[in-house]
Amino acid sequence: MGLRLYNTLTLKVEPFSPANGNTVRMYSCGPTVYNYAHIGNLRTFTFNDTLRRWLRYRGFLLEHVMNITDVEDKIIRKSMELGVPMEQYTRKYEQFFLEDMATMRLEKPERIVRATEHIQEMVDLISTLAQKGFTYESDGSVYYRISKFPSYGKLSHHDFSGIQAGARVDNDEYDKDDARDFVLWKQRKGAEPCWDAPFGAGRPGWHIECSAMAMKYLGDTLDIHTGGVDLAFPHHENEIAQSEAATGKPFARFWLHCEHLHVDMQKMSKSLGNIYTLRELIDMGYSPEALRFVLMSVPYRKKLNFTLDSLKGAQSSIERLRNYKLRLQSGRLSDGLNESISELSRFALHKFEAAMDDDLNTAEALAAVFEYVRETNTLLDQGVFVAGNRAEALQLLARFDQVFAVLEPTMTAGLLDDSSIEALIAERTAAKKAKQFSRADDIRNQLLEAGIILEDTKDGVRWKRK
RNA sequence: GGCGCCGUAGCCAAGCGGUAAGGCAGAGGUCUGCAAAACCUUUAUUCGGCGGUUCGAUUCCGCCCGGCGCCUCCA
Repeated sequence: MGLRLYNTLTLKVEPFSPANGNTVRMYSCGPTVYNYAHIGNLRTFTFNDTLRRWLRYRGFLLEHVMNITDVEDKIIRKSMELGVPMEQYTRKYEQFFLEDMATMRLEKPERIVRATEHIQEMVDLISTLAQKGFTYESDGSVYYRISKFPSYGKLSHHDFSGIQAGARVDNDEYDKDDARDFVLWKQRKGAEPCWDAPFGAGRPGWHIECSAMAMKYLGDTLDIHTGGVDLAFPHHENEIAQSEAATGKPFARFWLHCEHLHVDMQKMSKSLGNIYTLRELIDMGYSPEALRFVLMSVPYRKKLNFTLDSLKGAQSSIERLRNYKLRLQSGRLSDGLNESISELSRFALHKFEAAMDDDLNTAEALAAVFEYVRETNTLLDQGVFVAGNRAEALQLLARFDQVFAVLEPTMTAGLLDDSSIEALIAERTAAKKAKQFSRADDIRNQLLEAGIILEDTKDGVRWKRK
């Protein structure tokens, strides 16, 4: 049936393919780098990663751009409070963000672009909008006049006809002609960072950077634009207004929005103290893969209720898959090929792929894998799973992990190397044979303390790192 | 007030017209020198409540109850 994705623009699941050739041109709203990313942010970026990986799995090439917002009100305020140059401040958090992405095994977009390095493109775009009559100036700042863009609201499906033109929003420091209008260029204020422009020194509004950078690198019409649900309005709506007014062409064909993550049924907030960062969770002893698994196990359009229990559960789930892989690799199997098991393998892969094709239904894809694992574990117990079926089972795991990327453990330093472990295991086996059980148990405990778990199986001793 | 989402076992959660996936936890079992680990089995006559449509509804429609999001910065 092919890949289908839910499009916020149409509120429907639609068949997806790129507009031109085999390359998907995709833009994702990235982080504002003023703080550590929290797990809610990471959910959205993990969603981007899932989408990327699945598109590549399906044979598409990617031209994916993600922005770094490194000039913005909060950034300016905080860096000024600290008396640190804005760039120094943002680079630090940008670096933390990139590290977190790597820890979470998130593929890097083909381009990661900074807002501050594209001021000229933004100025040009604003000039184009000005030429076409979509802007006005007020108190030295430049605004977008939404009344000139009749389809405003088509993405978030809001009806703005009730909002009166001419209304003044008094809690805004700038004067606007219409409550919906938004700022394209903010006039310079005090010591804030600013850039020269034909319409006066100042800095860009938040929305313009995405339009300018997306179109610079990906052309007038993108295949996919992604972001968190909260960005649909007004940010993405404003991107559409800016871009389409300038080019007269549709800005993005597919808009994908990732739902929010809640913690213990509540929105994350400082006052509730329930904001988690990746680093905190790692300090608490959880693995990045476990967080990745939690974030991926709930389909991206559903709210995800995060709990520490779910993280523990995810760790167990991953262990189960790793154990299965270890069993496949180390087990002694009889020769031959069991055709009915091959059939089972093909069926499982088909279910996995069909689930992912269905708007990235990761929950169902996961179920297909676990079901296969359970069935083939039984067949392994019965001895009917034979050597010829090993490759297909490992391939299913490999394909699964191409997208989920949780099977490889994150290495912790300072542990025994493989050969010393093997030596101790051999010593323990010898002790057991000689009925020196206390010696054998000592070695077992010694290894356990070093984070090595032994498994006595029919085929001998198998070990793994905890 | 406007627009939209959700309510499925102890917990997370799929399914969305044909009679309830999967994971975690719990309980049993297999294996074992004892253990651990691992694996297997098992856990919802029922899908928030009440009506309606239908041969048939968790799935569609209406109402009600409960939770949430957006409409202002926010992943």
